[in-house]
Amino acid sequence: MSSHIHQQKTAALNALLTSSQRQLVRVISESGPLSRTEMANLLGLSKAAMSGIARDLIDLGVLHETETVYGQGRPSVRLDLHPECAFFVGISLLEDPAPMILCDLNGKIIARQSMPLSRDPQVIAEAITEGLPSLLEAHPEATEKLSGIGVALSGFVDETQSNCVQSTLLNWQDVPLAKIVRERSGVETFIENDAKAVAVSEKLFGSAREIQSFSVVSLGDGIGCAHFIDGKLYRGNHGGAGEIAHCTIEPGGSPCRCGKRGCLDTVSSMKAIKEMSRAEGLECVSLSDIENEASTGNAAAIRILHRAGSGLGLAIANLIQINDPGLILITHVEGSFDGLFGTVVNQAIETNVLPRYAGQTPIRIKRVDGDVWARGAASIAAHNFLIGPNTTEVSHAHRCRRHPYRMQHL
Amino acid sequence: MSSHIHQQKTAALNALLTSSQRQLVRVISESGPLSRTEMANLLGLSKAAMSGIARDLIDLGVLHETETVYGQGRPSVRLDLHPECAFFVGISLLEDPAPMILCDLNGKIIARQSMPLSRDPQVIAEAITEGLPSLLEAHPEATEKLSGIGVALSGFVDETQSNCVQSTLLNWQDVPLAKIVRERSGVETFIENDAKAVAVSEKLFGSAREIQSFSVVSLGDGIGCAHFIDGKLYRGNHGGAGEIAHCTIEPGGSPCRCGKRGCLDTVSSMKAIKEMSRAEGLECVSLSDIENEASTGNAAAIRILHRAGSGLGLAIANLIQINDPGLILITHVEGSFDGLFGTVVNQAIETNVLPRYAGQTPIRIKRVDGDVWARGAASIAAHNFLIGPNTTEVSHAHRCRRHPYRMQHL
DNA sequence: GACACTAAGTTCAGAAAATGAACAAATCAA
DNA sequence: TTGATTTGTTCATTTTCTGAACTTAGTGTC
Repeated sequence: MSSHIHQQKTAALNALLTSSQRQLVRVISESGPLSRTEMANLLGLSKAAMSGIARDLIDLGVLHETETVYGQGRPSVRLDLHPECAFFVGISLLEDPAPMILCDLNGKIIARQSMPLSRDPQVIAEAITEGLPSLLEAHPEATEKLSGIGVALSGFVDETQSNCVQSTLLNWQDVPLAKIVRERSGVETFIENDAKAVAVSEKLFGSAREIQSFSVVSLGDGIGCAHFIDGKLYRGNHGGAGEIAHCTIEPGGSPCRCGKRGCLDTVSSMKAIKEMSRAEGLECVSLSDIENEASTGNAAAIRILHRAGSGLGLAIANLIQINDPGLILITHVEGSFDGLFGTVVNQAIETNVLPRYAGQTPIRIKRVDGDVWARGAASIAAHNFLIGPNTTEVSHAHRCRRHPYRMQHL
Repeated sequence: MSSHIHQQKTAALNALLTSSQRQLVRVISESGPLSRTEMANLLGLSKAAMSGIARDLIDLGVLHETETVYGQGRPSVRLDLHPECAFFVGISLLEDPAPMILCDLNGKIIARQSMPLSRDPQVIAEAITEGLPSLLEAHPEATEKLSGIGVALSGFVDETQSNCVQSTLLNWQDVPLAKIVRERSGVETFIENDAKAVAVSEKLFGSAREIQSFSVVSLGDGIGCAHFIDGKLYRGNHGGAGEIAHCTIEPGGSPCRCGKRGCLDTVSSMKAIKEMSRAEGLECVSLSDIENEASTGNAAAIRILHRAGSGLGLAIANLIQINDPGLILITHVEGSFDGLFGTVVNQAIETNVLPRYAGQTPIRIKRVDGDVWARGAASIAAHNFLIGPNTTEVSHAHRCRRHPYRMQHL
């Protein structure tokens, strides 16, 4: 009973645990640290049953005790996932060279390197496999407990998080990347759309752990968005939930590369802002350049930032009206949100949201570094390790009902 | 084991069943009829366990066998909820007089009457209680198995489906209507926003039973909308999910009663269409009046329908982009969708959705009669009877863990 | 600081529920 | 008719959960 999970070949937690143990892992990963009593109530089990389940998971190295919460009576001890229970590799195919990171179950980055980007899935699989030894080199524990690889890319991914249905950037159509990488590297692999990966990492590793429903809007060259609803990533019926970049914001506006006109992407993405600046004869390498121009009173710069900010604000306001999320998390790589752009975005949200709700939906701005996508990718691997393949409700349980860990270990 | 549920005082199914039985009821109500083997896989149980659970639920009168599906091997028999397992009363507070219906678990309306509308919750509770005997009069079975009352209203309802947080129409603020009706009538009562109630009835009774993620847009005097996501009603963080009527569609447009400008409600609701018509000197009692004018070439009528249709189409397109639902169900009481208005709506959806997705999201139009709201209300009661109070995941289970039916009946 | 008080978490015998394996039943296909 | 195939049942055995009593670790009070 005290043997460690990773004494046997790496496999999803899923396959090693009993149904109750799995449920518990899911609840903790959705709700954050909980005391045994809270868990028992949440799962509808007796304290007695919970006691045993928690003990087994602690012995397995999956959970550990964290803070003690004092109240009336005996203090309760919160249990959380053990950060070093498993390690994951995440790769972002959004940049060249492609960042490749190693992190633990808390999302803490332990090692970092990069690999050349390619459009050939075989070459990618090769590069990942080649890169693994040096990434893992100084970390024997991580090597032993490596539990998955995640890949983030720009494009559509199917609900199994295995196949890229379509990617304009990579020029892909129905590429079973996860399978290819899995077979080449021998490590369980999952892929996901960039924005969705970021949302999962915010839920699993980040600042949204305790929030059940929220949306992440990620600003980069393009605009990505993804929703968590009732504790789960909502991918949409065709994996297209969150494609806010192609909401029509300026009906009849500029043509977009998607074939429509007036998409948010043509108005508020960094790419659009840079292009509009260039068209106005303004030097604009990053957002701060044009923010600076605007602050010195340049009318064109002000106009551009106003237009971009109102567009994004309107889109976010629509999102709030439609989904009433508990939080909007705006992540941005470039520049800052303290300037005109951020101000206009906030104003536009306020003026386009039902007055009753204005200010009711927290908007959190988060500046992120170049590791977001890779970390997001790793979080996809982590999620699959913890919860198992994306499923509706309980429907996955049958796949691995056999062999709860007791039978294998004792 | 063969005693019937309703031999004892009516209570949520919830409280009488074991955890597995409850899970099964939930899965069936979310996914429609299933064979025992399918259920076993879905719940992660053995066929052996499933066999017993199904037998018990059939004996209890909760499930019954429906079609037989022939394939290779022994045919499978689908089990579904027994329509006469329980009966519900639904009341719509959207019209005066307020419709009041009695229906079974299939949503079949068994009796129908109406009661005077009031803004005083006590008076409403009184009217409902007074109305019950005559509604139930000719239906002894329904009387015996009456399992809940549902009330639909225009406004915001909290997540317990008990309190009306705010209703402009009724001029309410924090009214615990469910409690008041429950105490007066002695019957378990739940309330819900009109659009959300319609969505639940479509999922439970209607054409969306097998669809896990969809949105309902209901066109009436106002415009309502509600989402089902992964098999569950998504109410939003403040119960405001689906408030599409106050999405800004025409930035800087006409002022809306909500305080903003250019809301969808000021452009595409029947109320707005009628007002715009009147402003143009057109007679417009119902949508067909102005559709007729348009078909004879009246420019003003065409302009109005175009504006209204584009607005609604754009809003729905935004909804599709943001949530990628598996179905958009548009319900309308008045007129038809075959005229100019419907055509423009469809066109606007097509032109504002990512071309990749155009035509991928089925749009279903459904003309509904005056019973929609009351039926929707009844479905809220039914849902609470089947699944128990609105909860996230498993978290409700602890409330009624004791006394599985075996102990009470044998 | 001794005392009750409270609530968290543990232990263990007994009860309930799920399993696996063998089997019965209902169809198709040849 | 026979075999293949898959659904659904039965039952002895195993696993899991429960209830009740108990231990533990604090708070608050005098």
